[in-house]
Amino acid sequence: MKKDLKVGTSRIKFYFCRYMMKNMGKRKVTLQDIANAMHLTPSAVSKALNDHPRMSDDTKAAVKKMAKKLNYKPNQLAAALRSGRSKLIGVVVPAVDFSFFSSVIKGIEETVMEAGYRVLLAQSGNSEQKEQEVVETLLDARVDGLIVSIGSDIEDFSHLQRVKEQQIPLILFDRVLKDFGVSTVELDDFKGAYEAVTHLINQGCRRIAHLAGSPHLELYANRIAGYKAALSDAAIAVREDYILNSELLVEDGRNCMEKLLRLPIEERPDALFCASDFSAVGALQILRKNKICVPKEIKIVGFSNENFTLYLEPAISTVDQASIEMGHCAGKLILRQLRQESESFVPQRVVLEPTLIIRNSSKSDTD
Amino acid sequence: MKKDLKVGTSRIKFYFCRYMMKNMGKRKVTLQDIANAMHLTPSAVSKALNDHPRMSDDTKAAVKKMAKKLNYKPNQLAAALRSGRSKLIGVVVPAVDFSFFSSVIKGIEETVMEAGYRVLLAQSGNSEQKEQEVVETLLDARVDGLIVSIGSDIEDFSHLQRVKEQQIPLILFDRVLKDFGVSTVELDDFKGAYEAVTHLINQGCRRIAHLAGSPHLELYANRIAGYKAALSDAAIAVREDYILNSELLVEDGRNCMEKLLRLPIEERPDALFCASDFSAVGALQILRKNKICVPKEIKIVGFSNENFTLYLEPAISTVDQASIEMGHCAGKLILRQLRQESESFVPQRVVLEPTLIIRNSSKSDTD
DNA sequence: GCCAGTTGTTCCAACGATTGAAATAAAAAG
DNA sequence: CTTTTTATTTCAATCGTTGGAACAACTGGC
Repeated sequence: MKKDLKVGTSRIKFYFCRYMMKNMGKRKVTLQDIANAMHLTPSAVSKALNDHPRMSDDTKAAVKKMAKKLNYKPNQLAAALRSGRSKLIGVVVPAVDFSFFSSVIKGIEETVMEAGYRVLLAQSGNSEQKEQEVVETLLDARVDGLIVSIGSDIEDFSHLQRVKEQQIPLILFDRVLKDFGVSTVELDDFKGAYEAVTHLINQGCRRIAHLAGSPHLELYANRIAGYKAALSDAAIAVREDYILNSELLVEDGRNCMEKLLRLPIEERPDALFCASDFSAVGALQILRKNKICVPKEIKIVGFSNENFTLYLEPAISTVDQASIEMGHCAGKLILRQLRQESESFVPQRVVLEPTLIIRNSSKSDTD
Repeated sequence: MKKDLKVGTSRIKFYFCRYMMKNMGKRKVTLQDIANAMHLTPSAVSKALNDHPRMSDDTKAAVKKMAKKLNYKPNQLAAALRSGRSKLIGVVVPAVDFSFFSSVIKGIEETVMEAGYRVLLAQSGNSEQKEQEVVETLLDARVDGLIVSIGSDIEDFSHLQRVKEQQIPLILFDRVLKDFGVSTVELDDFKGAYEAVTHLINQGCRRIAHLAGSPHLELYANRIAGYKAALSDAAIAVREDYILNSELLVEDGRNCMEKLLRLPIEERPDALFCASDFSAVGALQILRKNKICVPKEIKIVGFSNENFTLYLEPAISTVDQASIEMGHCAGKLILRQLRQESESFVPQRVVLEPTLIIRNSSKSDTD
């Protein structure tokens, strides 16, 4: 601020020109360039830009002004290398083109972006080997944290164990691991199922079948439990032959429905609670084929609030999974964990509330 | 190889131990560690691992073995900083939770992953400011290349201009810029529309309306052109009042259909070509409400092959946009551009073939 | 046996930022 | 007019890799 003044503007111009020349090529402005232009050292410039407490406010302002003037962009790679913080968050999902996952990713991206973090994306394709692989890749990229939805077929969690051991913040969502000691974001599947089934009971249904997912996945087990609890609470006996397990694809829905229609007519269900909207569509197709009216003869509630449920005839009632919010939560959790020091870390468990969306497929007084 | 030998194994042990100790904490293995363990220099190790031609095969093998033994993972950040190649590809889309975009992203991820690149994701939310912002952010992260689908409301392309000036490989997909001098991946929208409309004509339709998108977006202009060409080629006059422009949302489809139904009965269209599946759904809803049978009275073809078109009653014919393939192409294009030197660069233009998917909504002999 | 050409390896200087310690200048105290 | 304190800035090391120059040790031609 002092000796520099007399050297005057000619010097500044010189450096400024040099910058301009070089930049024509492609070269990026560095701390050094700013330092030269102001007769400071790079470290001073760095400290000024990072609001170091022991830097004078005058210099800070001047440096910031010059940085803007030269259109300086810090090289995140260099900063990452030196500081050990890459400002990258790895996100691993089975497939990005599933509407649920893409919504969660949207939520994550929105949240972490705000805090200056970026999302490094990877797909596991539900394969154990691929999931291990992509987690490794993301670790190699030195992500600061990892948000993972475990693939449904995966039994070996050693890769996640490694992440934990390396003390890299890890958040699991959707499909989580119990007692794994990391923060998780889940949906209250029990409640979602309970409310859906209770709604069907309130509509007068008594013979409610359940197109269920694989019960060894906790998420589906919880939906089954919610289904059973709702029936029990209404003093309706649970019939095991009303619970049909499958992969919950459209085709599975068709198969299950056909199976149910083979029951004696007086035992035929008067309602269906499907653990996925896809299976609900399948069931609906079969009912249509058999000229069985939905909701008059059989009512249907699905799960996930896929966009198409709204467009079907009748529109299908479903349980919304708050997917974007799940992304926001996962993002917030990892940001919090990145902020705090590791020793004070206590794993959080966030359970989101599902929302029952009632549409024509389950209304008793439909027009 | 020489002076170190006399110092002997104690040194190796010392370094090995030091590594072990530190690693307990969290520290990563570096080139230096391998070098120490083998009495080589870090650069020799680096060259061995990168298969430098002047390195002996023996050393390469030995180094690689040791690297595996110590579980060495190169620090990509350091490599990126030094080499100027971050191995990151930035992908910008309006929103990741649109099925089209998420499919393209899936394709991109699959392709670039193979070549050791990773995807840095960002959403523009169709806002000009946000798009400028995220492109900046990705550049700050020093991505090696950028794949962008321009948001639909965006008129100012200075941010993309800047990317070009910085000589960073740029690929545009879906919504592209004409004569911008970068490689693009597009769908042959003209052909898609032409085939869809020709199909309707072949089904015996003569009064075909078009729910069109905003004609100042090239993509929609092409669909309109394809529609008109198909009619002309079949010697059917183009009626401008059969072309209804809108945002193509479900609601727009409803409004447009209602408008069409207000036409005198003898002028009422016998078919609908919709530039989006969403507007097709809206139209279908109105037709259902008015007890007009699809496909008997009015046939419908949509566009995009959204998953729900298959589940509706009747299933809606549509034009598939080859979205995953589009991702693959975009990925391949950027990889090629990253490989070749910039001076030999000639922008490519890939035009993908759409596929007409015929379902019940447009069949004349439906059962 | 001398010069040229390979081959395998080491040396050294980046890449662009960050960070704690040390130095310097200015201000306050004695 | 020293001496101590405080405010500001510089110094120098570091993060882990990379790649060109340098160098030593061989090979072979003449």
